[in-house]
Amino acid sequence: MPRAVDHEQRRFEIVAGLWQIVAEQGIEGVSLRTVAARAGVSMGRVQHYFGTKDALVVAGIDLLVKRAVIEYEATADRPPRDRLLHILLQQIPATDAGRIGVTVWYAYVAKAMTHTAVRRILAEATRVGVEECTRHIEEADGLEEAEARARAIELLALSDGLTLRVLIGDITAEEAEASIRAYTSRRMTSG
Amino acid sequence: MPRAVDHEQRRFEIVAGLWQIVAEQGIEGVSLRTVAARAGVSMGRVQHYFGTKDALVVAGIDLLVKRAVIEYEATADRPPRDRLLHILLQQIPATDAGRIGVTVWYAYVAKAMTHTAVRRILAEATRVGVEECTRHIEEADGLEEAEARARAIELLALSDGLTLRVLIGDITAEEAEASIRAYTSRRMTSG
DNA sequence: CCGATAACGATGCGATCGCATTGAAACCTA
DNA sequence: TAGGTTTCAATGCGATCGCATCGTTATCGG
Repeated sequence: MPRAVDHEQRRFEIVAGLWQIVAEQGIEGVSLRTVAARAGVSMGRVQHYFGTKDALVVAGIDLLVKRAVIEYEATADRPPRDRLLHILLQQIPATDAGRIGVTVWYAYVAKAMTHTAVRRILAEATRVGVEECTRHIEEADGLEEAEARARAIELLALSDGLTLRVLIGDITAEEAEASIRAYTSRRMTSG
Repeated sequence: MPRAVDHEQRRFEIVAGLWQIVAEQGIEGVSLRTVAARAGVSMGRVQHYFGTKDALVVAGIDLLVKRAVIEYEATADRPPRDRLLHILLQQIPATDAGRIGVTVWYAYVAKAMTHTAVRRILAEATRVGVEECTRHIEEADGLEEAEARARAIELLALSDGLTLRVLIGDITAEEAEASIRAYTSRRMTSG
């Protein structure tokens, strides 16, 4: 057996370059050459580890989702309300790194409209998100599943919409966070 | 003066082709040639009316916004609550045409992250949206401006988030609409 | 120490890109 | 009807694209 390198590490270096390109120029800016240059490796290397441009792009969203899941799983021993807030606030870009991450995320959301593999990954990720939020709401607020699920979807949609507005520069991250916190600590009565 | 053609009509035909390409393949699929082919005109014509690809792309979002504004202005004689619901429900893709429109819209939202001119147009459009919603909420619910504005941003964010979920296929247009209608007819108490 | 093989770097190819250029109809004015 | 001008279609060009291919180097089991 020849030349043993850390396969996963190599792939991560390249995907990190991909994320930077996507954050700066959108997915349109992605080419085997631009990503290779940004990652500081040869184009041959990128081809070696991903084969095609499409596989590289898909790997980009796949790894992004996996990282978010790992971060979430690190909150396993926290109370339900904390975990709920983690999911809702996680994507709001408070730091520069966070902004890059969520910018990449929304680039892929747009990509999902026309790309089946990307859509599947995102659909699965949001499905899990709804599932987890529903569980936490059931536990924290004592709601039934159907009601909890409706509220979970509402909360996640609100979080998405506010995040979008932060990205466009319409509101600040602090305002978005305050809005979500206010919303989660409200009770509703039909009126 | 030679050859008098309807300038606006010609531009619209081309932009309509652009929208179709964007809906089907994303902004990545846009080229002077693909848009010309889809619009059924020569590439020279596209160049004649828009000059550069970038100008064409910007014209695409500009016209999309202008059309939405015209539709909204047609509701000028309706009560505040109706006009508020028009803004909130307008983008939820109920018909095929609506789905194309909102797909194009979100393609441009992603584009806005890395394109200044597009971002300016979208930022102005959302600013007007918040403004109008705030006015209607003030009138309909008798809230003060600050409170009405916070609620307007919340509602618009919810609408955006739900729309995104409809596009990804997570929920149906009917569920999204029901969620928004339920939300707007609720009163809140801090809990 | 030696072949087998993973891990590339380099290069070539055909396709496509945005854009500039060119020239010809078509039409209005004078 | 002559001429000026708009409206375009056609074409050419240099750059970039994804991808295939080829050759080299480094490593490790035997």
